[in-house]
Amino acid sequence: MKVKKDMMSGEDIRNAGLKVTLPRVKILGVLEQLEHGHVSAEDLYKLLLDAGEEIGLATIYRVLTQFESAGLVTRHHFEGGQSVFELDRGDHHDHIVCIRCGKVEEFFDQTIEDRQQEIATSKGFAVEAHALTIYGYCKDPKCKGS
Amino acid sequence: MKVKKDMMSGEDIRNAGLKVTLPRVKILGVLEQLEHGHVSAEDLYKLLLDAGEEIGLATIYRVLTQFESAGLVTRHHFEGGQSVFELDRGDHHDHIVCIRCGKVEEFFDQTIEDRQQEIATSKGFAVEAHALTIYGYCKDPKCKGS
DNA sequence: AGCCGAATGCAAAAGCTTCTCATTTGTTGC
DNA sequence: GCAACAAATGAGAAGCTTTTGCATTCGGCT
Repeated sequence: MKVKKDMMSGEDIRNAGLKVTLPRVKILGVLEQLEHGHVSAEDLYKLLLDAGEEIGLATIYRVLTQFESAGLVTRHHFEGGQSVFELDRGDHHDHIVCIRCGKVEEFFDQTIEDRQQEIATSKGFAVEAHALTIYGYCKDPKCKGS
Repeated sequence: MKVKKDMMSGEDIRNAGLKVTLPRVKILGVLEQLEHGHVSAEDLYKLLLDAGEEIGLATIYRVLTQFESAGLVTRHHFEGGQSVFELDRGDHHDHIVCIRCGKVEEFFDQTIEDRQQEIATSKGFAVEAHALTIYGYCKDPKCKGS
């Protein structure tokens, strides 16, 4: 059973069969301190620059992809064309995104999870993953209404 | 209440406030005859070529975007980077995609729909849309298992 | 400390999608 | 029907995000 983790470290990188390099440690560090938890590769690049770390965008993409394969990070395809990444702390959840301000909130609902499994099974599919994203306007006065 | 439509026509284009041009009619026609119902812009371009219609890719993107605004077509962001389009016949549904062969099946589940609405409301969001896609291996022997 | 393969940075390239603009095509009124 | 005008199209250029090639650098192990 997976346990929710609060801290990631070089250990996690090593366990993924990757060398513990400075870029990888810094990227993991930034992902960990994110307030909202969701960033594009570009955003991550800028955050690292702000933190004084000059890490090439290509490296960021490479590392994020490796982290994804290792299960350290999850990649989402929200509307808008670019991929958004999030640290995988072991607790699966879905998303609700404000289409005005872009805010992302998370939720988990066992009823939905169960129904998905049932539906897949009834169609002969073996579920590997799923992506559920609700789009709407959040409660912020600036976003509310249309 | 929306009604499921089997046929689209020039009327639908006109009602969207668009001129009834040859490219638009042809695109709508191909979308209508699709077996699986889901195509990328590129696929659509090739299908039209096969049908002897030389319609530029740029036009296809433009028209699909207009159709989307008009509610004639729905755009999905499945994994893989490119957008996939589908004729909107008025019946909302979600998708289950085989990650081996790419087959797409549709489903609708009122329980899930209701739960989504409840979750959004509890978080102060006004739902505008949602995207639920289950990824897995379909029952085809070539895809089954991992 | 030194070696070797892995990792990085940069720039170039590759996909997908959008934009620009000259040309063509619907539509509307006569 | 036909002229007139705006809207739509096609072709290529441009824009973005993401990936790749290659020389250089770095981390891990002896």
